Formats: sequence, C-alpha cells, structure tokens
Amino acid sequence: MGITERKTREKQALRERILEASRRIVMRDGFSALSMRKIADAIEYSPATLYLHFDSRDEIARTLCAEGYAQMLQSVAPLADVVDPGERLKAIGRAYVAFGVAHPETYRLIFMEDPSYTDAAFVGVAADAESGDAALRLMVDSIEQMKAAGRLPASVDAAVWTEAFWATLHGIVALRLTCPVFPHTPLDTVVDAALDAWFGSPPAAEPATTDNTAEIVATVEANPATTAKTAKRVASKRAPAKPKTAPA
Amino acid sequence: MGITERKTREKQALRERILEASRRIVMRDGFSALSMRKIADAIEYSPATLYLHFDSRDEIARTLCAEGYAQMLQSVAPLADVVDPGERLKAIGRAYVAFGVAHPETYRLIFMEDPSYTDAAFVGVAADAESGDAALRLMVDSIEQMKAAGRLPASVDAAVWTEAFWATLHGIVALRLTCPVFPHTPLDTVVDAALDAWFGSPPAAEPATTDNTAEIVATVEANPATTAKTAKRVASKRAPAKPKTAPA
DNA sequence: GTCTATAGTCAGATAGAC
DNA sequence: GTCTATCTGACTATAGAC
Repeated sequence: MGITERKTREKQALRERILEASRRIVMRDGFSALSMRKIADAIEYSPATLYLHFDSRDEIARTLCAEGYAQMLQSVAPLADVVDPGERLKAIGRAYVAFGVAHPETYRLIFMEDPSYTDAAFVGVAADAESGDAALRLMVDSIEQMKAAGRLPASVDAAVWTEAFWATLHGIVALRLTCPVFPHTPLDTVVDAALDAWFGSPPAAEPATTDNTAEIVATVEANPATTAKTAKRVASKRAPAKPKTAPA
Repeated sequence: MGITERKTREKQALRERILEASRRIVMRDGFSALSMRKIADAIEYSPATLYLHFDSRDEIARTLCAEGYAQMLQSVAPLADVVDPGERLKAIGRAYVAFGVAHPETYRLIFMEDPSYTDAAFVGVAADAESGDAALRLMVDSIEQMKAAGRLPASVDAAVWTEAFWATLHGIVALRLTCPVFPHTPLDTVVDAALDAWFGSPPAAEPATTDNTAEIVATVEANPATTAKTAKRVASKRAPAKPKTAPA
C-alpha cells in the first residue's frame, strides 16, 4: 500500500516541521513565546492543523523536552570511555555545561520551567525510569571508582555527591542563563574552578609523561598544614586565573 | 498638617496591602499567576486602583524582588561574625539555601525568572551598586582569608571561586524548586556534601591530623595507566560553548 | 481616590465548511 | 487534511463617572 505509506510519511514530515519551528521559536523568543499561532505562522499552516498532530501546546513542549534531553545524553554518553574517573567526571561536567549554554532555551525548558517537563524529558528518552538515568549512573559509578582509588574519602556517599555535583553544574548553567550578576568571568574559568574544587586537579595534567610523584610530594610537603583533601587541590597545576577586581 | 499625614499613611498602608497580597499570590500560585486582577480581588479593590500605587505589574514584581533580597541579606549579614572563614562560608551557604527553600517563589522571582528582576533586587537594596554586593564581598574576603591561612591553594582566584561556589548553592536551591529528579536525599545532606567538597571537612570530622603524603603517593601510583596524553585527549572531546543569553 | 466599563491583545482550542 | 471563523477566557492598562 504505497499510498498510505506516502500519507504517513507526509504526516510525519509535517510533524517534524512543527517541531522544528517550535524549536526555533523557543530558541529565539523563549518558551513563554511559544504559541500555537506562532508555530502555525512559521510553517504556513492554520493553527487548527497543529491539533491534528499534537493534542496541545503542552504536548509539543514535552516532545521538545524529550528530544533535547536525548541530545544531551548523546553528548555525555561517549564520555563513559574516558579512562580516568576524575577526568571522566570533569568531562561530563564540561559537556553538561556546554550543552546548557549552547541550547539555553531547551535547557531552561527541561530543567528550569516545570517539574512535569523534566519528567517528560526523562520518560521520553526511555520507557523504563532506570535507563533515563544513564548519565546519573555514570556519575555515581565514577565517584565510586574514585573512592575505591582513594582519591575521595571513604565517607563520601556517591549518590549524594552525584546530586550535589549535578546541582553545581546546574547552578553554573542556570546563573549564566538568567542571572548575569557576575561581571565577566569566562565560563570555562568558573567551570574549571568548580571541577577542581570537587575532584581536584588530575595528577596527569602535567605535560610530562613521566612519573611526577616527586613533584606532588614536594608540593604537599610545602604545605604540611593542609589535609589530604586540600593537598590534592594544592597539586593543581592549572594556570591561576588572573585576579580580577571584585564583582561590581 | 495632620490630615495630609494621615492620608499618606493610609496610602502607604494600601500599598503595603498590595504587596502583601502579591507575595501571597506569588508564594501560592507562582509568579506567572500574579496578575493585577488577582491582586485586586485579594485586597477587595478594583484593578484600576492598583495603578495609583504602582505603575505596572512589573514594578510590583521588582518591589517584591528588592524586599526579598533585602530579607535574604538580613539572614546572611550576621554570619560575618563567624570567626573561622571556612565555617563562615559554610554558614553563608546554609543560610542561602535555607532562604531559597523557605521562600521558593521569591527566590525564583529574583534569581530564576528574568535578569531584570535580579537587577531590581540588587538595585533596590542599595542605591550604589557596590553595597548590594555585600554578601559577595563577604564571600570573596572569606576565601581570601582561607588562602592566606594556607587552607586553599594560592592559585585560587577568590572572585572566580565565589562565583562558582554561589553557582553551587544556586544549583542546589534551583534543583529543589523545579527539578525533583533525585528521589529522596535530604536537603541538608546534599548541602553538607557540597560544602565539604568546596571547603573540606571541619577539623572535628577529620580525625587524622597526621601527614598523609604516603596515601596520596599510593593513589597516584595506583593509576599508572592514566598518562597525561591519553587522559587529556579523551577528555577534550567536549563541544565548544556558544554562549547565548536568554532573551527577556 | 475609587470605581465601572471597556479598549485592545493575546492565548488555546474547536466547529463545521470544503 | 486543511481551512476559516469563532468561542472562551486571560491579561494590562486607561477613560471617565462619582
């Protein structure tokens, strides 16, 4: 039945055009400006036609959420291949923040608008509630590995740390999107500061491929008062950000 | 002129009733549900009367922002008296989060709705731009003190850390308000995890005051596979951030 | 000062013609 | 399937009577 197939294909195509236009409107004018009328105008159809493809404006929004979240997972999932758990966590954090600022309105829609949209994003990405949390599980596992390697205190609860670390990433994105209080600190600088605070600088961050244990020991010994946790931070070789004047 | 005084007093009283009703509506139904009609209904006046006290709905919102922010500063300011800078930062963090979850809609209005409302909060609290950032300055100074005491690496940029730390607090509050993804981790537990990650555990919680250089060395040697090259290459897959501020 | 009445806009969603 | 036309209801803000 080639005719029905063509029909369904055409129907799918229009559905996609609706979503595409919606994405563009959300990106450009924000979610609150997403109206059925505007979408209809954009695709040059009447508003009534939209209701043949979506039950309501809300369903369109939920679809956008699911798509956006799936896209974010795609940028995070490959980072499971990063060998070092600390670097893996940092890579995830950077990818997460990068996605948020690259797709501000999508991010806002998923995580800052309404809890039901967050649910829609997770549900849309997978039928079972568990697999939607693949990114979470990856973070929990990475933190467990760091604990096992003695790079985090044994008292750390991986699930709790995951939540708190995610909150940090979310906060960085959210502040950028809605609250430009701080003057002009580059985003990467802030992200690096947070990542270092959470997981310390990697020992391997040295350009030298040789063993640099001696240098780390020397650094630690130069600060005998610091505890193990802070000592790891002292080992940071990250170029110190040029001190700026206090925020205005 | 007792008569004019009484008049202005009555005018002030009505103004306060308007704000009070607005606060209640924002708290109960959210900011988007704050309309001139609803406010008028709540105080049993006509909508037109509101315009004798406020130019617009937006001015009411901005006033709420300024009031809310001033209230938050009041709960943070006394913490300047905490002697230990680390404990001071933690106390500020706890107070900040506590305010956010105690006044969710106010918090949302100030920090999560629109940048102009954030500005209104800061401007409303003080005429000059500097003093509105008293809380920020307190945090910057505290971090500087920790650096001076050797409890944070000298490479730390206090302004950057303040921004990143604030982002963490903001993220914790924001996730609680709009994104109940994580099941049932108590708020305090998450906050404590974040505070510990940023500023270390208090001396009481870290019984081992002895030198633990050996442990760190062991950690480094336990991960010989993660050389600089591999770790950095894999980790640098992240997409470049394309910042785009959210439209008003 | 306060009101009624209303202008003017924008929504989401639907009925029924074609 | 798609349209036009319309319903219903929200909103901000104002004009003018009292």
